[in-house]
Amino acid sequence: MAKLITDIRCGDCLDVLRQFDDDKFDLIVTSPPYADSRDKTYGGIKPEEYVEWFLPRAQEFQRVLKPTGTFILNIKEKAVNGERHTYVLELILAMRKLGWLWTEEFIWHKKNCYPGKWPNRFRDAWERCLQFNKTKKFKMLQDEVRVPMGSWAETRLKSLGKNDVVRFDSQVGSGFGKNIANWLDRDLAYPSNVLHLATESGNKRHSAAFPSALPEWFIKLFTEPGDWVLDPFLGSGTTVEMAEKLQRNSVGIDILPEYCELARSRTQQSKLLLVNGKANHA
Amino acid sequence: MAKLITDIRCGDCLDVLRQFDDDKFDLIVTSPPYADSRDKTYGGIKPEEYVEWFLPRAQEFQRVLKPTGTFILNIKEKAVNGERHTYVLELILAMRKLGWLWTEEFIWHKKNCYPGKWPNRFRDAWERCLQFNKTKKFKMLQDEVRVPMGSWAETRLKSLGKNDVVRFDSQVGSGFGKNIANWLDRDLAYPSNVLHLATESGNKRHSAAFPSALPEWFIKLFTEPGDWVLDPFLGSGTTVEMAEKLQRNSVGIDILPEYCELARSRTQQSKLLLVNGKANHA
DNA sequence: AGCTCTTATGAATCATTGA
DNA sequence: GTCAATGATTCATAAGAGC
Repeated sequence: MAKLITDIRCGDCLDVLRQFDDDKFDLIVTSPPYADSRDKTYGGIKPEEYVEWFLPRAQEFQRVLKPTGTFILNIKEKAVNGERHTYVLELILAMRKLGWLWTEEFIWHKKNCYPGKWPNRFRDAWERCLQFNKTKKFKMLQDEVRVPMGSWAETRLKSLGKNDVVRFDSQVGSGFGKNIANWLDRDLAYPSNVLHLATESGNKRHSAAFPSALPEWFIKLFTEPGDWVLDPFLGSGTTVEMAEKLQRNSVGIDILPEYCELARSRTQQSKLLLVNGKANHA
Repeated sequence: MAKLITDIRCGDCLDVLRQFDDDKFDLIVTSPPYADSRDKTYGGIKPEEYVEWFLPRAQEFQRVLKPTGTFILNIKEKAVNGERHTYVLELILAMRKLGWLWTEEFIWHKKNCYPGKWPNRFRDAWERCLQFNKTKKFKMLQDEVRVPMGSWAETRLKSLGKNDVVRFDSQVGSGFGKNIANWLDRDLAYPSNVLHLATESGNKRHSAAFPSALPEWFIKLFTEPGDWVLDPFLGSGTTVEMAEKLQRNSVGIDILPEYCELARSRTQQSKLLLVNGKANHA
């Protein structure tokens, strides 16, 4: 088995990406700093300047993405002056002028959205996951993200993946164990373009931590083991952590050194080093 | 109690609306013919021409809407040539240039979306419900659409409203009765901007029938009894039927005579006429 | 174990205040 | 006037305690 690479670099992705060849990545999945939010912790781009700021980076993304690759952009416009701002709409139109195909818009339904009450607005419980491609013939592995059918499954099987056999309590109260792995094979359904995920309670200190299930889902859907994944706004490192866990090579870029260090500390590579270090001490 | 009016007119809303005064309606809620779909049953507007077709109508909507009123546009762009078409995005930008405020984008999550499988696309399980306003000070009655708290409530209490006392089977299997009405008073939560509604199995023959829960929700949220509701693309008449049921006056417009007749047959007014007719025969 | 209760806490938004 | 900082609002989860 070839050695897996998890490469974390510090800097503006616009500059850092110039060091990479064309057509390298199978998937770019990222959650960039939203306009004007995180003013102190992150760049803090004004809504009016967002498209202008993003476009040259989108152009670099296009260059380093394989023709069969996919770019997933997690973003949501903020409410400004009582209105939804239009910079995301304008961004989509501008990216198409660059040659990107706007293939799909997934909805991430945030089940645990931020609380609050206002006279003319409800709580914001969703974000966009925009899918862009260079060509119509992109790689998509739908079978990898099939989910158990039925509604109870959605709510019950969140923490799968550690064990194949999971104790499952039936709704009629009797309770029984079930071999989920066998059961999965029988009743798998393809998902839709609406994703139901809860945000993670972050003791990670990056302000924009999206839940690991989000990059995980897209990595499974658009790449195979050994493929290359890029997150140009890495933040706390969720994307590269999941890429590593799923046996994909990855590159993560962030402009803030503290996030790069945080991300590095989350990789398996760094943990292995720690273990080896301890072993050497013993 | 003043007599309730349910006024159904046949014709292009662009023409028909000229007969109405300025600032008449408290709510416009509609699901217009989507671009290029419904080609045979409906107008069949090409995606490239959609904005141009819609804008003059949007201008009339603006004229007849009260300053405190709201315009809800249920729409979803179709996939053309492997890409999502951009006419909805362009429509939003164009409407803002007309002076509309783009206040919010609600997501209608279609729990039972259209089945199907494609190599590069999942099933489309959501539509946009775009909220536009003339001014920032629009009427919004958030208390009218509060829902019971908790996850079990969402899934269990769908068919409320007919009885105050509902038999409720607990998840532990014992089963017990509960006075929902009392319980509702204590634990009502405000919803978010994601709506979870199933599409209706349409024996109604309008091809784009949205579920009655959709106009119902917006009518409750943005109008009071006696207010005026407009659906300029009425279709099978769901909007006026719900308006009537909720004691609002309404105007429905459709270009196809058969839909106008279908809609008229669904109103309480027509049913009362039938009853009276029978009574006369007896 | 499993159920119930309690607690903490988030990529938020708006009205108000002060510079 | 505009701009920045602050307070008030509020619910779906996870996690932990207690029975």
